[in-house]
Amino acid sequence: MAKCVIGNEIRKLRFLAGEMTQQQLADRTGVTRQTLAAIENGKYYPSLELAFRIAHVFGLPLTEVFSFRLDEDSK
Amino acid sequence: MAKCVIGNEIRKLRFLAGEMTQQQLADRTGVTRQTLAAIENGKYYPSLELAFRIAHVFGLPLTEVFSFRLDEDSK
DNA sequence: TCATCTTGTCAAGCATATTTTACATTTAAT
DNA sequence: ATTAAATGTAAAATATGCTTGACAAGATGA
Repeated sequence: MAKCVIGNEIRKLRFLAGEMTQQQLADRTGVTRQTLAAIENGKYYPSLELAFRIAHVFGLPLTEVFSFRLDEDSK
Repeated sequence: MAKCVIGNEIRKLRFLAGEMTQQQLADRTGVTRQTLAAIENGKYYPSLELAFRIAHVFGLPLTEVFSFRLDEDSK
């Protein structure tokens, strides 16, 4: 199965949203600061539910916060 | 934290896609038939990655396959 | 200097997604 | 009447998401 990569614009969107801190975003999405940091830094992917919540905070559709692309170079 | 509900159009989309079976969709998304059945029937939510893969098979953006709404009636 | 805020990160544990195996029911075809 | 395909479902095991608690480092301001 082809692997895939999911990118996110969280760091950019936080700063576009008036320097919102990780802590503030964490509070508004109902997770911990550590969870958000890990997701921002690509340690793991959020659940679908959390991804929707994050997008909702920014007032954007999920697909404008998280991007999907097939990783053709791996098998 | 307000709970939320995530709905999906998988069952509808499978049949719109020429009666695609759960098995075929499972094969094309790299998961088992049981995982797909569970997601279709709302037993649990897919991972973000799997949600993207499913949408990709149907050639639709994720947000047209999965819908998010806050569940205002729970606390 | 000292205190505070923000972020990075780690380890241990809990929660949830997914797999595997298996069995049952329904529908359609032979 | 039987076979096969599609689906529902369930238990046990593994993988991953998320929490909690903690410590460190850089930036900022008193």
